[in-house]
Amino acid sequence: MRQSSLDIHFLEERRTRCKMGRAPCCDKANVKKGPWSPEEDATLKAYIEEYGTGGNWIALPQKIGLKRCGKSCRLRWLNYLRPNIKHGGFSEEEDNIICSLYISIGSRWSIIAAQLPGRTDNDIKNYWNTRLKKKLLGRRKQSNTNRLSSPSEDPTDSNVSDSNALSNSTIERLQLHMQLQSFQNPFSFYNNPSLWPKLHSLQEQMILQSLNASPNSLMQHGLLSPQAGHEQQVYSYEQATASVTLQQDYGKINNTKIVELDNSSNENNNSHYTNTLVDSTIVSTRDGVEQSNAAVQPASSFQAELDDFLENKAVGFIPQEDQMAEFDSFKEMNGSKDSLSWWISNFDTKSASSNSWDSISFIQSEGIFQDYELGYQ
DNA sequence: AACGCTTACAACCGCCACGCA
DNA sequence: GTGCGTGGCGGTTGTAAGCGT
Repeated sequence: MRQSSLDIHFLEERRTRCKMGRAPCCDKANVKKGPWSPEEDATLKAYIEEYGTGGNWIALPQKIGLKRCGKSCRLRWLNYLRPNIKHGGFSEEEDNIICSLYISIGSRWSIIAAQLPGRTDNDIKNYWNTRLKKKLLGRRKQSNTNRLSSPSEDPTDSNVSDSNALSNSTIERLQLHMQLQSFQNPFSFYNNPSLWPKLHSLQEQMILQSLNASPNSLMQHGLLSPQAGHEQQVYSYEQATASVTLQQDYGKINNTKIVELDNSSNENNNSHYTNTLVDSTIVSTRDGVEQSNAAVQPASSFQAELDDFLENKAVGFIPQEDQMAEFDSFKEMNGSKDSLSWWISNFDTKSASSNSWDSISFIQSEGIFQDYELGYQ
């Protein structure tokens, strides 16, 4: 016996609702997809400007007679129609901010977007995927080629040793930078071992030796600035070694310890990373509501990942070519010569800090809040 | 001019977190 | 405590425009 199309539709819908776990946000058969017409834009914009979203995006399209999914309306408004949106034409400064934050926090586009007034997460994501990433990958490809074109694979070969030494040096500097950054942003990429490049035990030793040798070695690595007026960049030897201890002692590390360390460093250098972090998190909450536990959430996540690291990933560090190349790419970016300080120096000019979160002197909370308030009336 | 390839970006999809009943 | 509806977000896809041959 044949089922009518109505029955089939009903069964499919029920199947969707029952088996697939949840109902769709809208009736997909009756919503328009694809590019928005100017008329639709005008309708949506006019309504929101006059009445706001009413706190319910799903119901909004029906109210105004748009055959669109509520989510689609929301995206259209946020990414395109709301006031003060900038499209394209990313400046060098914005490039650096995006790169720096991406290195620091990864693909947290909404947070990155919060640091760039007028930019949307979607815009930045697209920009990164289509341009900035390729910029890096292009260099990465080049550095891969350079390495692979090495005349011998014999590890005793001096050419190879030099090449590896350079890579090791690069990773050393990155690791050092990670250690130092960890004071100011305990939840960053640098403090999340599961995200770190896998290191050979010898490389780890080199890093630790380098840190334990003397504070001067840090200056030689360009990670401590002796310049006056750049107090935020100067770390004490105790701080550096304490950081190493923290990173070594994965099993004992906890968030309280990190915060305590940070607070002590704050007393010395006016660098209020905790506030900065909290501010950043608040800024990133688009509903404009302060979430008091927002800074705690990543901490527990961090702890969980740390545990996971201890269980599964702490053994067998193996250097991976593509990871090394990735960091070479960052190194080479901006024409920097064998130095990972390219983004540091860029932000020094603005904030006298090597920390990308701290460098959020460009967080202009007021402007950002205004911006998002417009989007979430 | 036609075709194919690449690029840029708008839009969609699906998962997750949160608030509320 | 639980389930549901919704918003938020990151990843992915679709497609138009640009470009080279």
